Amino acid sequence: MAKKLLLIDGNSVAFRAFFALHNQLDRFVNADGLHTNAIYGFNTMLDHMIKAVEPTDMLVAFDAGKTTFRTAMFDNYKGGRAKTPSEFSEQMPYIEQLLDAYGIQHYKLKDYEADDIIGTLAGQADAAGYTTTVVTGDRDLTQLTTDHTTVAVTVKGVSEVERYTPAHVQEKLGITATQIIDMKGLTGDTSDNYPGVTKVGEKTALKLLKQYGSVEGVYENVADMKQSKMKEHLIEDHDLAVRAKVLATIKRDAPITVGLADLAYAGPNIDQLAEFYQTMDFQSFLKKLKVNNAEPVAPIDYTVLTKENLPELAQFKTAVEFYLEMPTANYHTSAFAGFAIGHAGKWYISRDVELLLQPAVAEMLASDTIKKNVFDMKRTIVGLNRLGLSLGTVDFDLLLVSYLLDTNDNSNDLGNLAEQHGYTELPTDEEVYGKGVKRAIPDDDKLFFSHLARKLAAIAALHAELMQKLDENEQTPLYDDIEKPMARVLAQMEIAGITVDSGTLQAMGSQFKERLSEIEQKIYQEAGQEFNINSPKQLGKILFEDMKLPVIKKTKTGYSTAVDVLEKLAPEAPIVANILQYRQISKIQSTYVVGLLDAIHSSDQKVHTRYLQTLTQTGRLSSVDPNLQNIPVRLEEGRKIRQAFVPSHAGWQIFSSDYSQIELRVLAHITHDANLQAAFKEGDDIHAATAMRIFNLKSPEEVTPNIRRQAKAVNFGIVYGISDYGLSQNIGITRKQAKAFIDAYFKEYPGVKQYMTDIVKQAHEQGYVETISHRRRYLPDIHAKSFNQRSFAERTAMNTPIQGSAADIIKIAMIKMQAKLKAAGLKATMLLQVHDELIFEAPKEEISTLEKLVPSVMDSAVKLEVPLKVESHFGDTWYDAK
DNA sequence: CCAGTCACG
DNA sequence: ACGTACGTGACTGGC
Repeated sequence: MAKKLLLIDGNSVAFRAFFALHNQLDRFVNADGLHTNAIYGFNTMLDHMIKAVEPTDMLVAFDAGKTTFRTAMFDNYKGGRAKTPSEFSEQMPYIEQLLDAYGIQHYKLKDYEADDIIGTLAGQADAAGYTTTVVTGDRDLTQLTTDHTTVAVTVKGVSEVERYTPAHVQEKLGITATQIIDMKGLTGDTSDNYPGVTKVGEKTALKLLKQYGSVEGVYENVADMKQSKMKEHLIEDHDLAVRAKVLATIKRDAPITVGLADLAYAGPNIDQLAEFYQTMDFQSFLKKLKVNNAEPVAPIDYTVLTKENLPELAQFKTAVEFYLEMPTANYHTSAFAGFAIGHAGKWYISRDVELLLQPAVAEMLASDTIKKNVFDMKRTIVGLNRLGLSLGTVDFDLLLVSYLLDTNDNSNDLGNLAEQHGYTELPTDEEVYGKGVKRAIPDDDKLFFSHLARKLAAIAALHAELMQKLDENEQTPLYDDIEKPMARVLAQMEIAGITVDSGTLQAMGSQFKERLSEIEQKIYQEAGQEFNINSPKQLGKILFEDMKLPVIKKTKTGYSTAVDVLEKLAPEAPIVANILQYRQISKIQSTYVVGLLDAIHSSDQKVHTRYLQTLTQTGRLSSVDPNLQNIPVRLEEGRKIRQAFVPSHAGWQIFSSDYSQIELRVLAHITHDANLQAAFKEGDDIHAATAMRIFNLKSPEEVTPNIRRQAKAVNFGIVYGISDYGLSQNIGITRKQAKAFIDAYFKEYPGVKQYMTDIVKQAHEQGYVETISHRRRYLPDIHAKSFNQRSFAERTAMNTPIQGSAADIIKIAMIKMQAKLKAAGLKATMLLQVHDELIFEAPKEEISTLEKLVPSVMDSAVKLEVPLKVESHFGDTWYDAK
């Protein structure tokens, strides 16, 4: 049998695992007080790689200690590194225990690093005809890539890896694997603390290597290079480059005392592993171990509900768990598969949803004194509504609470979510119902009913614990006063739906169809051949190979044909303008004409979107099936789609109100910046005000449209967590100019600058950031070693409180709005939310009332240090409400 | 099922 | 030196 070898860089992967689960450091502690996050993450990676590779042989290599032959030759090698956290070091011996239980060889060698052990064994394995996979968190090991050795570098967390093959290295860097060593030779390595040639970074190094092949090649030719700073640096730093290359080179001949023959992997010792998991308190791994050994979760008792035993439900007086099973995601149309009601370990189950209509059940559901504990109350409300039923007071919604505790736990599967909270007695829907085309509700009553009973049991088991966590996080008001009422408001909006006139869409569709075929013909003519314009691959070939247009940008897979690229090319060839036109219309046609027509319910001529309340990382909503939050508006062509959105009654109109500059107002509020606040209090045009400040203009007349546009981009940039490069790309200026703009901005708005510094610091110390309503977002990457990942987390830290607080504000406004409409006895109905905008339909007579009421509710939703401003519009269609 | 593209705030 | 704007969803082509 073909030999498949899996080599793992133990220290590096463990370290990755440690930081991947760093924000949950407190959760991963066993009964002995030992931190276990790195052990847990390491195990996850191990399972994942064993499954992916199916190795016949395995070894995990560890570093032996601080001193190696590399420190002997350069005593500052890996110097200046932050001290290894003790929470991490204490876990290492247990990772070795884990490997023993798994029956996996592990090895360390004095004076050598794990890399060298791996390099040596991988070399031997290549020679012996093995297929080898190396797993590491360290990109340096990609130099080991060969035709038979793949290097898998962990990218995010521990179970996602990027696989380096010779082709991938070539594609990504444009050099061979062994040239990676030369690259390090030229650039040095800051994380290992050795320098290369001054001012030579990856870009320069790649250029040099493509021309001269290696460090030696570079120096053979250095004399002939034309005079430049780089040449001087190269000559100056020759010794450094030579040393860096040696330091970067992984040994292929380390004096190891294990050989390929010692590495056979035969699978874990189940008993030993179970005992280890027990000590570590790894419930989910224990469960998996049992599942893999065909031992199912513990059987569960339940009662099949019938008309006869219905009276027994009366024993539940104060609270019930309730679950309504709808097998497909879209609960507006899904079938009903069954339901479950219960309390304190007594579970009543039925497939027959008609039973819910029995007064005993219907009243219990509608009751406000018998509190309901559920998973996804919005889904439940909409489902019950289709049966003519209502859902009274909800106490605990496992989905909502999990989302508030950690926005990353946004799985829509109860089993999955329960497991994330350490509850392992509930399989996932996928495990019970299957996936893809095979997904189906089981015919077997026992299987299906047990699953529903277990769902209730999971809700019950997690109730108290999660509510307490919510409280500890000071998030109870966020849950009680915002998210729970929000779910009801959203349910009502989804149920109401918005009427879409299919005639209007169809008429637009046939027009677009004609125009598309005209443009298509022109494009074929200009290209001299027919091809699929919608295929970026084919289009790229036509433009950049056949027509030889200049390549502006590349993607991972080929030439980029994105708008910004095509716009630059437009002057070069008339075909480009036609392609842009084609793209624009074909987008409108496929997504908004055809897509929207497909989404209209034939029963009422309406579209009923679903708002996902537990998805975004910031607290915003998202909208699916169809997405009504991205209906075109910027270009007139697409904006016309809005003419198809009409009121559901004759004599009604569409009314819309939106917050003006809500994110910048939130910024002014949370930064307390006096200058920014003054601008809003004066009612200034904020972009013009920013322009006057950062460009040092004396009078408003000096603010030209172009200057205002640039200032607007700066304002946006600030909200997004600014970088000079991002700003320069956005408005087409040099990075230097962009930096000058940003510096000027921070000088004029010192409060904003202070906030940006403070919030990043806070994210570092706490591991998360918060909105004005204590909505929380964890940012594990804030500790990442990679500049890229860390920078991203820092920008997120700056942006999330702003975007998230704006989301909080409009949610509060929506809840108040709904109540006001009801209290005032208005027929007006709230239909849509588009992040900073609310859309209603209302009888014409109510419009003048709404013009006062809606803005007053919205601008008083919360009290900020600056006023909130709201603008309203109305008309016969959504298009006309402008 | 992923990548590219493009629609929105 | 690093390589970027923040948050989403739908459609298409191509593996």
